[in-house]
Amino acid sequence: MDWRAIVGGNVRRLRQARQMTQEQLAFDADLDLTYVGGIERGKRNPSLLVLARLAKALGVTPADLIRE
Amino acid sequence: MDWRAIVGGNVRRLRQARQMTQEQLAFDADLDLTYVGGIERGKRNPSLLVLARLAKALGVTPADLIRE
DNA sequence: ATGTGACTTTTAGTCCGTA
DNA sequence: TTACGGACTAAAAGTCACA
Repeated sequence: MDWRAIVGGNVRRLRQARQMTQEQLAFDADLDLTYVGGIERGKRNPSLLVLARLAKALGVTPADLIRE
Repeated sequence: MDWRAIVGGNVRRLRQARQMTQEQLAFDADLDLTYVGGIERGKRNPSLLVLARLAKALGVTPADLIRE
C-alpha cells in the first residue's frame, strides 16, 4: 500500500476537477508549488498539518485525501 | 480545527478500545513509546507514513485516524 | 503506564534554476 | 504548466532521563 501515491492521486484528481493549477493550489494551501508537484507524483511524505492545508484548499476533509 | 488533537484523540480512543498500552502500540507500529504518547497528546505533527503505521497497528485505515 | 523537556539525526518543505 | 535537480532552512523523526 503506497499511501504517498494514493494521496498524490487524490490531490491531483481533486485539483483538476476544480480546474486549478498546481500553482493556484500551492498558493491557496500556502505551500511551495514544487512541493505540491512532488506530492502529486507520490514522491513526498507530507505531514498531517500540510494534508489539512491541502484539504482545506480543495474543499474536502483531510480524510478524503487519504481515501483509497 | 486542531488536527493534531483530533488525531491524538482518535489514536487514544482506538488504542484503549483494544486494551493496548502505549508501549504495545509503539511496538506494533515500530515507533518509540514516548513518540506515540506525544501524538496522543496532540503535541506532534506526524507524517503520512507514520499515520499509516499507526493505522495498520490499530487495524484501521489512515483516514479513520483523521476523522473528526 | 504515561507525561514531559531536551536533545541529535533525518527529512520535510522552500527557493533557485533548467527544460 | 508541470517535472525535476541542487542547495538550503525549518521541522519531523526518533531517543533518553526523569517525574
